[in-house]
Amino acid sequence: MFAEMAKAYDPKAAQEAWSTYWEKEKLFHANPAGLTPAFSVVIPPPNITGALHLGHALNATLQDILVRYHRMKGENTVWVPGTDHAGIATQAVVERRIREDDGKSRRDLGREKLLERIWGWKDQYEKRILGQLAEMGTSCDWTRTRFTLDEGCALAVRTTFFSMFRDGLIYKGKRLVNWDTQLQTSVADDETFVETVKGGFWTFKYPIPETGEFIRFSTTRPETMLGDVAIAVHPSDDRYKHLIGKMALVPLAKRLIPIIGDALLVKPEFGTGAVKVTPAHDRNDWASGNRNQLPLINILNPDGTLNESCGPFAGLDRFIAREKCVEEMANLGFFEGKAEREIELSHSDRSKSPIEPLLSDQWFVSMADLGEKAIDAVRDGRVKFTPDRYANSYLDWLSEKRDWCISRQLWWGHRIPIWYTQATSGQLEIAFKGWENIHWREREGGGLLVCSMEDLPAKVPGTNIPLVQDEDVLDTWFSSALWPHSTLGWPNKTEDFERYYPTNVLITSRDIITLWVARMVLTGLYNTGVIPFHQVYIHPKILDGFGETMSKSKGNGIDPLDIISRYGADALRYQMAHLATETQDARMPVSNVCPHCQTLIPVKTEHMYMRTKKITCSVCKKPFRPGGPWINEDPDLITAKQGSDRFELGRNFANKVWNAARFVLMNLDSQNQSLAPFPPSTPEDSWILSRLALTTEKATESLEEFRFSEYVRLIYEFAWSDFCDWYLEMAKPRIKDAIALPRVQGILITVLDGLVRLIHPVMPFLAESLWQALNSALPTRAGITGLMVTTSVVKAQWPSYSKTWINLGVERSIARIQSIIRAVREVRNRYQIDNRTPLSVVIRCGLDASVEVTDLSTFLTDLAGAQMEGLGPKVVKPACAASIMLGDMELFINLQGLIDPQVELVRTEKAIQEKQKQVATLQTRLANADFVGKAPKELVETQKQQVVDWQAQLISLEEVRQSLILLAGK
RNA sequence: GGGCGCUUAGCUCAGUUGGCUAGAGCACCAGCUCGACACGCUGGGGGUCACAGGUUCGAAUCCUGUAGCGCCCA
Repeated sequence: MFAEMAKAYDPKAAQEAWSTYWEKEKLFHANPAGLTPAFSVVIPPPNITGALHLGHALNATLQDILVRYHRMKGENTVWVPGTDHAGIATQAVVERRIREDDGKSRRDLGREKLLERIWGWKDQYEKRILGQLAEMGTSCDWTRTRFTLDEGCALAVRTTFFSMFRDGLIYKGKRLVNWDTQLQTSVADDETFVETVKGGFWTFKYPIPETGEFIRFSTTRPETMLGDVAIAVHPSDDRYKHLIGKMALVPLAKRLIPIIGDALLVKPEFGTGAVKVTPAHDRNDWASGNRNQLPLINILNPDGTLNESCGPFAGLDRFIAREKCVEEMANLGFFEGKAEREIELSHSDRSKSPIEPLLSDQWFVSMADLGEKAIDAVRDGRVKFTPDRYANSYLDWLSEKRDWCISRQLWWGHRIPIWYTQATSGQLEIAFKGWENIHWREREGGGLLVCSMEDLPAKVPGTNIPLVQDEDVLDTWFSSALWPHSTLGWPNKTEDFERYYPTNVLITSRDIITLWVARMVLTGLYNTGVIPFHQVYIHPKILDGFGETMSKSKGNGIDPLDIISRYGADALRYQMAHLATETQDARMPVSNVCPHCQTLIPVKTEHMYMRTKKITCSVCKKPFRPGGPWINEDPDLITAKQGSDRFELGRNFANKVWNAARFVLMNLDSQNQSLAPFPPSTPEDSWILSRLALTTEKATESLEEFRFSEYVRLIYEFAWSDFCDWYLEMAKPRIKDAIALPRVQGILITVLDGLVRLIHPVMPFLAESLWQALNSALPTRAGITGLMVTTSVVKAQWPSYSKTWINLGVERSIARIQSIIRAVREVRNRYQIDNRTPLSVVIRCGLDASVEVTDLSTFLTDLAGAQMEGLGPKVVKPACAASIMLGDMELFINLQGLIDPQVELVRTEKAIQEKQKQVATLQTRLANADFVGKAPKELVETQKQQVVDWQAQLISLEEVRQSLILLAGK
């Protein structure tokens, strides 16, 4: 026998029991020696800046569904987990922490100490993130856990950098970068955000000594006048045409600069029609500078103060210098006025401070050739996107072939393996004789650049000439781009790499297409000659109820662990899969959970960004503080956790399946039945097996095509409607019948066994609970189900059933009886007729239909409490009856003495009107020669038949009406 | 400015090559403690499928335009 199952599913108990069990049994551990085809996935590594949120929960759930599904198919499956060091983000967080706690900057601390602190942070958050993943039930192979800064990744990074440098793909150049003056590093475009701020729009004039004229222009950043190298006008602008080629004076710098014509930079209708050009500090000006061969004047220090080229302004912060410049220009009589203005200003995502475009030395990867190969991989179908429209983003981005800036002025990351030296090539030849992996080339401006696989000594061996390593580190993406091959062991030819590379699918969200996907393909092809994955599945982003992205700082972010503790991991996963449709975004309205009574209070916009300090619970009337980026706990006011009632769907479903299983197991006796389910002995048995087989087929298809939402909808529908609502109810009388019982048991076991398998990828804890219950109740059920029985559902075989199980005829019959039962129930409800009051029913229908229904009339009694008194073309309609049209059937429910005929009369007349309208519509259509001529034959035929049927029904309805009139008249 | 999406019931979403009398869950209303399940059962109400044109025998579905929303890239 088996242990009694609790009345409700307890997710917490299941999670505790089975995570330990899976871990102990090493069920997620992959062995490359296995012979079956491989299925491998690498996690897009979450960054260690913070804990995981719902977006990660979605990402992880979908991967786990696929991984568990493929493992069940018997494939040699591995899912490699890990985390990303997220250079700038992590360093920024830790630096801020140090500033707040100790009032120290990173320079006060020094490189070594800061890195120590960051490693501490990494340990803490890596643990937390991996813990969150495990709590969600993800079946990662934890023995293969990686980190983008670990030794293996370091080797992959060094190898890649070295060969790219040797191949001439990596170069050093001067570029305008987004400079974060606070963190003193460049940040990538995607690490910035644009915010509209109040600013000024100052208008000045520069004198033109040669002609005595002035030229007027406006700017939002007056201090950049110190770096002006030209004034540009539109070449066809009549106001200024004659000035092109003349020189203007920059009064603050006492410098003469040319007036140039540049049709691309200048919009004549905008402002004064003249533009100052500062190529070292503005992107558009930079482009103009290149076009017109203008010099570059850098006016900024890395900390945002003005540099020595600014004369009296040197050393001033740029914002103070801005005022001083305006003042000085006013004193000189060249200031014309200031307008207040909203300015779209780029900010650093990391420090939230305004970005300065700054000229600096950076390392780049040349994209021309690498990009082309990555484009080809998608064009020729080696890498496939789902949904396919996302291939556009990928192709568009890559086709720009913008060189990839890979250096970051940070300490947290892979140090650039480049050494500078003044030694000559000949000296190096001698010093490094016999070294294989070292390569150097001349540096612009003198000396050599040396790249080496091994770290180099401080001095060129045998000489006193220094070798100085570059201070900078590589962009985080440089290491994450290698992730699909570096985690599998590359550059070493490991068993894992040979077996599992390329991976099968990368699952990620669309904002990562350019950052990760493109670069993974690019480096994968460069390093291994092979694409890193065959498929890319892009899932939606989760937004809150107002369509805003969730984040802690807004106060609308949901922690997956909160959901797990309230609804269970299975429910979380179910809901995640449920909203993974093809759409771009999925909305998830967020609520604050009252800390006193656990009521969900919907978040309103005014609650976000800490705008509301206190909410009163509408149920318990106690106050609390809404969730948000609060710095400290409030001793008087508990801060709410956040959640959403959407997760009830999954929780309820889990409980439903649990109870169905409980019912099935309650009705298994101790003797092991071995009756094969096929061929079934009753129509309802045939039907449920047909539903099972069809559902399995469709669910399998859905998973193969990444339609996660469809997969969970299918099993929901099958389990809840088909199995629970109908089959179990139909089976109950036979369960009480000792003779019929064994056959029913065979079916129940077969269906439950199949359902548990189907549910396992999305709800693994529930599935394992039921699997174990089934195993202890019925360890030898393989004889019944025909599917192998394993110790854990994790290793269970994915189901598939014989085509012969699919029986569309019986599905049609059951659908008929279902509609009859529903109709009777509706009439009962409408007239409030007690369930105990028996009803009698007469059905007028064709012979075909009557054959389909005739054996099923017992269900009418069992499930609707009605007797089938007559069935067929020539039945006698009762005098006082409710009549219901069900497709090609007419149902008469005898209501003699149960209802007021007047009420039913009114309803019948309404039904007649409706039916007349429908008949009219069809008749019009059939009268249309085009329709009859052009529409498919079968369609025309069925509609013709429909009209005939409906007209017959109208006659019946009229009869019903007449008899009701008689009755009502009494 | 260029590109990609979205707009279907009060809310969140399905609706796969046009055939729909447009579905689900939640919420709402009415009735059920009948031996799996109140995290439940039974039934009900609720939609001009954003708007305007077009193609078609037939449009939620295809085309064009308009409005609103969102994302990506400049």
